[in-house]
Amino acid sequence: MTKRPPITNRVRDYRERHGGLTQAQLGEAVGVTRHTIIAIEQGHYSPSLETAFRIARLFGAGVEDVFGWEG
Amino acid sequence: MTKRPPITNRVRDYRERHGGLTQAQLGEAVGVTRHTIIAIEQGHYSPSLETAFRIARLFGAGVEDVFGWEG
DNA sequence: GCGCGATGTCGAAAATATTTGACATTCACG
DNA sequence: CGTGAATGTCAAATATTTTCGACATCGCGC
Repeated sequence: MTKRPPITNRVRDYRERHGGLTQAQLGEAVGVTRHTIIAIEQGHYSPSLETAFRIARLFGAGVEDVFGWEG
Repeated sequence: MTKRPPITNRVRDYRERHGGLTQAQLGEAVGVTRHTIIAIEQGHYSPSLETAFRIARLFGAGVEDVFGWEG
């Protein structure tokens, strides 16, 4: 996982569709810092499954609604 | 994520339902070692989203079919 | 223009996931 | 009984994720 992982994400979309939730607010709501949210949105690395679940559930969505696989 | 993460998994079930795939074979098929498979099956830590996707897709399943959330 | 909130970037530290190798256990089979 | 395959465990090294702090930029209202 040195390079960009084959994972897509729509957390920015979900964020905006959720009352314009801020990166910092989303981070705090799921227990990570805003840096982590930024890195995930930009695909710098693949988050842990736990972080992915927390983000998806906060939006009332499934993991595969928020994150996609380009395999 | 120091302790057991709130994540459940059915990889042992899927392994057995897939022709008795071995931990070592599953690991090799998805690009991790058998130790990683053991740790995941026993819930010692939460895998990366990338590893979770690889395992699920190998079984032709979705991430949330193989991994569950106890939140 | 000035200030402010949101976003982004950089580098380095801390925490966690993954690898490796050596060894123990269990169980089926000869 | 002995051998081998599958599973587990342990400790240590490496890789990756996450945190932290400082600073830059952008857009917007005053």
